[in-house]
Amino acid sequence: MAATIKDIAKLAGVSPGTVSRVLANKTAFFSQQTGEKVQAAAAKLGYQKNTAAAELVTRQSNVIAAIVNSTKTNFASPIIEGIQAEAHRRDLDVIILYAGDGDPEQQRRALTTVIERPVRSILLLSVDLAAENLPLLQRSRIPFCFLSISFDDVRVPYITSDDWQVGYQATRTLLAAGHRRIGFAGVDRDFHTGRQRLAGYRRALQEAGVSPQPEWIQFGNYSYTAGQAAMQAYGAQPDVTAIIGASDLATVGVLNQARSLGLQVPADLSLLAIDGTDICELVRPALSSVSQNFYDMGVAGVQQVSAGNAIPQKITPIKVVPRASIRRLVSE
Amino acid sequence: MAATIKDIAKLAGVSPGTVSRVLANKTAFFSQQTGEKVQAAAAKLGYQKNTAAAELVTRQSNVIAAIVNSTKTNFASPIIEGIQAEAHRRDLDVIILYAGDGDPEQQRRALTTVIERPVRSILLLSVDLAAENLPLLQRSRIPFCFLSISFDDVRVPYITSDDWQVGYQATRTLLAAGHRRIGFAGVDRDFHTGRQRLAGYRRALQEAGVSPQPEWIQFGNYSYTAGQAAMQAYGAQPDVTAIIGASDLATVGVLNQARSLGLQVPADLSLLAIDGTDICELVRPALSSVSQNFYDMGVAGVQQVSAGNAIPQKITPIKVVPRASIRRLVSE
DNA sequence: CTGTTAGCGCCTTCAT
DNA sequence: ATGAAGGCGCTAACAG
Repeated sequence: MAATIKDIAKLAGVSPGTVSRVLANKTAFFSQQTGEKVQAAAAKLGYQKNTAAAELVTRQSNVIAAIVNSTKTNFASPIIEGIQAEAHRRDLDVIILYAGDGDPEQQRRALTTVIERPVRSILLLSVDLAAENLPLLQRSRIPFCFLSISFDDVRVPYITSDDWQVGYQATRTLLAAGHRRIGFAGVDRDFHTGRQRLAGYRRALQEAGVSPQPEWIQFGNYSYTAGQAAMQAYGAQPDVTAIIGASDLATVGVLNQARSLGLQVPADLSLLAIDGTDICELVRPALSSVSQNFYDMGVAGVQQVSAGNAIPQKITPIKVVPRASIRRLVSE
Repeated sequence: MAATIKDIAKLAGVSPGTVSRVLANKTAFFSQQTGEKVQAAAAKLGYQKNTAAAELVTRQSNVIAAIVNSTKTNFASPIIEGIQAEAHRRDLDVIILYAGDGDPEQQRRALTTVIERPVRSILLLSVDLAAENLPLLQRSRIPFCFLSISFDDVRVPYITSDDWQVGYQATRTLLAAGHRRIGFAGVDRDFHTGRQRLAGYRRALQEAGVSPQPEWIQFGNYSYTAGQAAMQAYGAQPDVTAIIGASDLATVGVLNQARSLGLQVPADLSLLAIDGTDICELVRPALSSVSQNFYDMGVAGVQQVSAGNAIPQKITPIKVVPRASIRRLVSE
């Protein structure tokens, strides 16, 4: 049985209340002498505070919970780093839960384990919450914010990149390099993110006077295999000269599949990845990318849930970083 | 203010004790009628149980905490998946904490936030705990187990691959392909893992009658940059014909650096990665590997901390999976 | 089957 | 500056 403040009170010959005060370091609410006595007793007993009990009475907690969509989304790392950094700056602890990969039941489970405990706030990293689970979150009255995902519903707070701009800037980048027949691979068909990116893509093409062919867009779920499948669909004589990959992983998928098809990147085909995580630098040729600022999303997320006021949505900036996967076309 | 069992007791016209019973689903300890009344009241109030309070009185918890070393170790994912799977099988919840990258202060912080709360057990994923922090863990009386790391100290429980075998099998694999001058890149110099792998490596060479040159071993911290640095040290006319990379990432580092040096893999240089995570399939040529079974480590980890008895150390099997980074040498 | 009682470990007035 | 007392939300006997 672990030692409690009562034990140390007895040992130090003071009351539990006093022990509580010195351990909580309510400075100048106790004499130096008692302070030392108590500390000594605590040390001797190997005392470990039961924070759960303390939180029960104070009705507040220092932990912020991050719920992560899937164990596979590689950009979760920089977001979490941002969260940690900002959390520690505010003297908050962070715990992370995995919510599976779109499975509503797993989501519910992660949510309840968090809601049933005293957590100060909840950050959801690119989890597209099943509709049935949203009320759970809202009813809990715990401040929350979605990260790296956006919704049509304006009433739920989120922080992410401007997906329209992502699609637009990506396309402009390729256009600027002289490409006109530009594909988009592995992007989702049904969610806000995919729709926005495609809207930006279409707009950029339209402004350049090119009308995109339906086959230029290969839908998918942002995964490596989605990228492979997309490239398989484009075929060995693709109608496009450049492809935007919906994620880094998807882009690597098209890269490898292109190679299998006997295509050289960027000689025969140019590639531009969306996300800009470490993966872009791992493969050869290194992937040019429209990079999101995931770290800042994490930072902003903590700020958002800490600020009482509701800034419902916020955008973090993107930037395009050139690497080696785009070939400059002189003419058609 | 969230609703409590008292509120719902009042609303349902029963006592708090009864409410507790039906909500805890102590079947057959209440009539169906009261059950329904209580459930209805709970639903109307949007009741959320305060598990922390419950844990306070029952003195036990259903959450197991996983502390992971760094946000960058890519093999953490499969381990965590294994943990989740086995935990859910046992109806346990899991929370994850990041302990930074070897920073004792961050480790301490992660440890205390976990120890100060009611967690059932603690799993530490490849965290090499600062000596000063081990007592913290031990004093807490919470069952714990290290995963994917090993120690000289026999008294701390861990589950990992047999590192000696990792080094030995890796070397044998290259030997079997006809290589004799074999390097080892990015491996640590000071810890149990590195020493064991190198011992296995040396033994295999010795059995084949080759005496390793000191420059064949390039120490490092398993990172991508460690791999790059190692390859830089081997140079454009390396004395070795094959290199074992201490991790997948390190191996990609040597791969890319080799390319920069004008070397073709596997034509000019063969590569064998240790770990066998997804990364091996991402790059070209795909990396042959000595693969560890990270998923099973996670599973075994929760089994270990759940079993009361202390099976101090356990080994998970490895296997070598051939891909495309090794060239078969006919003769020297 | 259900109400009552007594805490779990801690913090916080309120006195002293 | 310190002790005593009450209670956070919940569960676990113990009566009835």
